[in-house]
Amino acid sequence: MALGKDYAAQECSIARALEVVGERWTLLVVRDALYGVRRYNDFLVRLGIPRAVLAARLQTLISAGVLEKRRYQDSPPRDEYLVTARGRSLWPVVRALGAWGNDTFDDTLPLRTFHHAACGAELGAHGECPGCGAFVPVEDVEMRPGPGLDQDPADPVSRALLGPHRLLEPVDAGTGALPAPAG
Amino acid sequence: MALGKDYAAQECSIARALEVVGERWTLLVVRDALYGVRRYNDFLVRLGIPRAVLAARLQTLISAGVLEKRRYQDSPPRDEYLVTARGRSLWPVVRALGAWGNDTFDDTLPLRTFHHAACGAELGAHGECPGCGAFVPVEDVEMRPGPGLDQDPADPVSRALLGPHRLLEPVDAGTGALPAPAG
DNA sequence: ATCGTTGGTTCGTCCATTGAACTTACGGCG
DNA sequence: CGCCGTAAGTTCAATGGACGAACCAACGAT
Repeated sequence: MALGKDYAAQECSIARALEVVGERWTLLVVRDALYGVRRYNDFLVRLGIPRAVLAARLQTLISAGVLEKRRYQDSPPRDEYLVTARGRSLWPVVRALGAWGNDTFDDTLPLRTFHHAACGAELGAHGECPGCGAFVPVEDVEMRPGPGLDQDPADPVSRALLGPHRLLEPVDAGTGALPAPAG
Repeated sequence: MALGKDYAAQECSIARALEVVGERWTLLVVRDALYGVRRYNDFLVRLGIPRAVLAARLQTLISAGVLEKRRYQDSPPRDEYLVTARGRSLWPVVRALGAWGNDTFDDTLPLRTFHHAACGAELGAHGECPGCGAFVPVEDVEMRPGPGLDQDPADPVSRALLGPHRLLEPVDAGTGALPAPAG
């Protein structure tokens, strides 16, 4: 991002964090990565982001150690982007931001809810499990569609995210169909 | 911010939150507001932000209900910017981002620490008080300088923030001197 | 040989940020 | 009274980044 020219934003860990994740689109890329999106094209269609910008953001996130590029197929060569431990530790940020957005624009129904996968309880206001009281790490979170969510999104990736989904588990956008196709 | 052209970033509370606080500088303005900065010029010198951008961001934050403009003097007319309840509820976001930045760039000493004002205990990894276990709201947080902090910053606002400081309490930048001047 | 898919790069246009200069409203000083 | 200083902006030229369309490359399928 570079505030001022390069790093004029004094000594502050918030400013340094924003140098990495404060650019346009970056936190949405991280959000989708935490949701389980892993492929270039899947990010592309779900975000509607310009290709050049996506490539630049992925590169920045890799340099920052938030994502990791891994070859999952040799012929043709295909890579996927995985969330590192450092990226997973951005979950509190993403979750807090989403919670604030949900509280702030409360004119609409909740779009998604997050639950402790172990017990199914919906997470509290600060990301903790109401049962055990402890903060739930991203790998133990299950995302469920809320009443306000569009039931028929245009892109296959969003369609694959319509059902309940364990975070970080890869999203299967291969089938454009619903999990249990009726037709 | 307007992703895409206006609001192409589908239905997602994170995207909507970023429409408000995702623009360059905005979260740093919110951070300083939570720290107790209230005046246009104080934001200006502490952030090193262009005047036009600061004016635009303050306006955006007021429109979003995060800040509130209040006249504190009539002659000459002077206004200050106060954090609303909605702005205070951004504390989890700001705190989580700072915590991530601190963990990520751990090559340096911590710059500031946050404590539960009631008991003095340093906040846990998720903003909770280790004693009572509950999340500490921003009005009950005390900020203390850490070992990595520059002891002689250039601008008077940062100087006023050198000592322990209850969040949201107004920063007195009127005196450029230290709390207990030796000279 | 051609088409489609995936994962990019390049390029022209346009908008936002930047930093400097200018403006307004007032208080204080001599 | 004229001049200076401060707080809070607005205006403006130059620049940099985002946008979107087009192009490129490697490969599988037909």
